[in-house]
Amino acid sequence: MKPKISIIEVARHAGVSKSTVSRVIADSGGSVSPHALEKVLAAIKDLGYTKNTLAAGLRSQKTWMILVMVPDITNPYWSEIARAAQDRLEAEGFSVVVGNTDWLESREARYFDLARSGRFDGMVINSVTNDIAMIHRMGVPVVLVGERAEVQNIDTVGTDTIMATRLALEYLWTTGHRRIGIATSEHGSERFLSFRRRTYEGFLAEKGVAPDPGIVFSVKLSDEGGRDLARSLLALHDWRSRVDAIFCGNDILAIAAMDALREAGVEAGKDISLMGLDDIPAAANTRPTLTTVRKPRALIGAAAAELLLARIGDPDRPSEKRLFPGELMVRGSVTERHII
Amino acid sequence: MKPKISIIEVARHAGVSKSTVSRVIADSGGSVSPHALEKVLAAIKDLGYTKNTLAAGLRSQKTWMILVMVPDITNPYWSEIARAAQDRLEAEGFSVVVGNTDWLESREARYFDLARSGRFDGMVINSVTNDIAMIHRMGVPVVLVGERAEVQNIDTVGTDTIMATRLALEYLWTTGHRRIGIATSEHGSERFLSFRRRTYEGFLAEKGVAPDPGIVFSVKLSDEGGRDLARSLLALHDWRSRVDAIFCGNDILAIAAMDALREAGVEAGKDISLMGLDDIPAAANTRPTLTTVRKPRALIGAAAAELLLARIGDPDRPSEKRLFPGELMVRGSVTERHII
DNA sequence: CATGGTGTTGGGAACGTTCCCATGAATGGT
DNA sequence: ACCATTCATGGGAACGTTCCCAACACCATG
Repeated sequence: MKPKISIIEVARHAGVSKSTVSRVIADSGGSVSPHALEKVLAAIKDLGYTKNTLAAGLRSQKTWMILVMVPDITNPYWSEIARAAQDRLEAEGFSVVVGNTDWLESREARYFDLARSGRFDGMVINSVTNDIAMIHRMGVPVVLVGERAEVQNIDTVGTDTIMATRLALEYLWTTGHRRIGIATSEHGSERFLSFRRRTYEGFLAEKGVAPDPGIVFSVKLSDEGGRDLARSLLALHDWRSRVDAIFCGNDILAIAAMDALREAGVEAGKDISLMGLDDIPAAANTRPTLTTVRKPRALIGAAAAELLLARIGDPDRPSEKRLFPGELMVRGSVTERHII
Repeated sequence: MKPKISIIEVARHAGVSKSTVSRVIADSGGSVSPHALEKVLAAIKDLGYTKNTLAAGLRSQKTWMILVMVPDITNPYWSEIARAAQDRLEAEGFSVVVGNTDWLESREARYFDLARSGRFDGMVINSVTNDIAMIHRMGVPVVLVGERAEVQNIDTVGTDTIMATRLALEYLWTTGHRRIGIATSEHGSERFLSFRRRTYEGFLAEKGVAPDPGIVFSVKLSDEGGRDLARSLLALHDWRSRVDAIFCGNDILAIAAMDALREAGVEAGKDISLMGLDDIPAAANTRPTLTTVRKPRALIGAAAAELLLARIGDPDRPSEKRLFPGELMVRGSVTERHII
C-alpha cells in the first residue's frame, strides 16, 4: 500500500543518526541542537513521516491510550461520564477510546484481554465482574465507576447510592406514599442493586412498614426491563390498592415503564407515582416529566480521570474511594397523595 | 509491578523453541504436533502468559482493533450505529472501540493520528473534515458514515438525506402547512445540511412558495442549538403569521427547541408544528411526542461493518456507496392545519 | 594548563512478536 | 529400497521504536 518510512530514513535524509531523530520525536527531553532539530523537522515534513506508536509502545511500555469501558453506550448516563473523563485525560496527552460491553461478560472479557495484552495505559471501567483479583492481575491501572460495597483495594468513584436511594424514598414518603415498591435488577450490576434493595428494606423497617414481596420487581435496567415492569405490575392482582409508588433503579427503566403503562391507560403521576435515578437528559422531556435523583455525571467522570492519572503516576499509592451525593429533581411523575 | 513473561520463557518452560510457541498462539495455522501443543498450552497456563499484541502487531501489521469515530457519543443515533457495527465486527474477531470527537476538529485529528500510527486495522467514521485525500493518505481502511455529495472514491453508508428531507417536507405540506421553516447547521456536518437546505429550497420552488430567509435558522444540532432556535423564533417579529412549521436538522435539536418553546408558552403541535430527523428513542416520549423521520441505525451500522470488512479484505476494490431510505414516524408535534 | 562539568551525538542492544528458511524426520508411491 | 512430499521444529532476522552508554566538543574554573 504505502512505503512506510521509519526514523532510519528520516535520519538518513536529515544527515543525522536515528538516535537524534528519536530524541526529536519522543518528548522525553533529550537535548538536540537547534541546527539538528531544524534538519530533522524538515526531513519529517519532506517525507511525511509519522511515528509508529506501536513500536514506540513496545519499547517504552507506554501507549498513551486509555479505555473507558461502559455497560451501555446508548445510555447518556455512561456516555457523559465517558466524555467528562475524556476531557481530563486528553489534557494530559492521553487518547481516550470507549468500549461498550452491553452488560455482556463475553464483551467485557474481550476488553480485558486487550488491556492485558498491553494496549492501554489505564482503564476506567464499570464492570459486571466482581473479580477484583483478576483486575489487579491484568497489571493495568484501573478505576472503577460505580459504588461497590465489598471492594476495598481499588480506586472507585461513584454516587453514594445509599444516600440517593434514601433521598428518593424519603421524598416519596413525604409526599404521602405509604405502599412504595421498588424495581431493580439482579442482572449485571447486582452490587448496586443490592445496595438499593438493602436501603429500601432498611427504610421500610425504619418507617415501620411491613415489606410486601409482591411489589419488589426484579427487571433489567433497560427499555425492556421497563416494559417488563409495567407488565408485572398490571398482572398483579388489585395492584391499585397494593402499591402507590415505585422507585425505579434508573431513568431508562422508569421512562420505559411510564410509557408502557400509559399505553395500558395508566398514567404516571396520577394513577401511580414513579421515580427514577440518574436524571438523564430525556427525563426532563417525558410525559409526564420524570421525578428522579440526579447523579453528577461530569463530576464522576472527572474524578475517575483524576484517580486514574494519580494511579498511573504512582501504582503503589493507597486506593481511594470518592462518592458524590445525588440531587433530588422534583418533576411530574410523583404527586402528593393524601394519607387516608 | 508485573514481571512480564514472554514466549521465550514459555518456550523454555515447555521445552520447545519460541517458534513453536508462536505457532501455537498465533492462529496463522503453522503445524504443531499434538504433543508439543499440549506442553505449550500447559506452560502458558502455568505461567499465566498473555500475548503482547503490541509486539505482534508491530511485526504482523495487524492489530485486530477497529475504531468507530462518532461526533457525539451522547446522541443515541451514533451510539446505536456504533453498537450495530460492533456486533458485526466482533464476529470477525476484531475488537471495537469508540472515539468521541464532540464535533471538534482537534479531537478528530487526534484519532486520525492514532490511526496513522498504525493502531487500528480500520475505521468507521463520521468526520467533520472534507479532506478525503488525507484520509487516504492515512493508509488505513475507512468507511464513512453519512451521506456526502462530493465524495466518490471512498466507501460510504448512510441515509438518503434528500429522500428523508423530502419525506418530512411533503408530510408537512400534506398536513396543510404552507409557511415551512428549516433549522440546520453550518457547523461540523455542513455537508448534510447543505443537502437538507438544498432539498428544502428545491421543495419550495417546486411548490411555488417564495422562500423567506427569515425562517431559515442556522443553529447547532444540539440542545444548545434547540434553545437558540427557540430564541431566534420568538425574537422574530410577528412569527405566528410568518411560520407554521419548522423542519429541524435532527431530533435532539427539535426536542430541545420544543422544550424551550413550551417554557415560553408556545406549544409544539398546537401553536407551531415541529419535525425532527433521526427518531432517537426519546422522540417517542416527549411532550408532545415528536413527529420525525426514522433513520435505520442498525442497518447503517451493520452495512458500515460489512463495507469495512470487504475493504480490509481487498484494499483495492472499487468503493461503494449504500444509502437507506428513511421512514416517516407520525406523532404529536405536527397537527393538521386548515388551509386558509 | 589540567580538570570537571554540560551539551550533543551515534552505535548498539533491547522490547516481544512473527516471518522466513534450513534441517531432519516421517510418510507414501513406485 | 529410493526419491519426493509433507510435517514438525529451531534459529535467526526482521518490525520501528526507545534506552543506555561511550565519545567528543566546548566551556569555565582553579
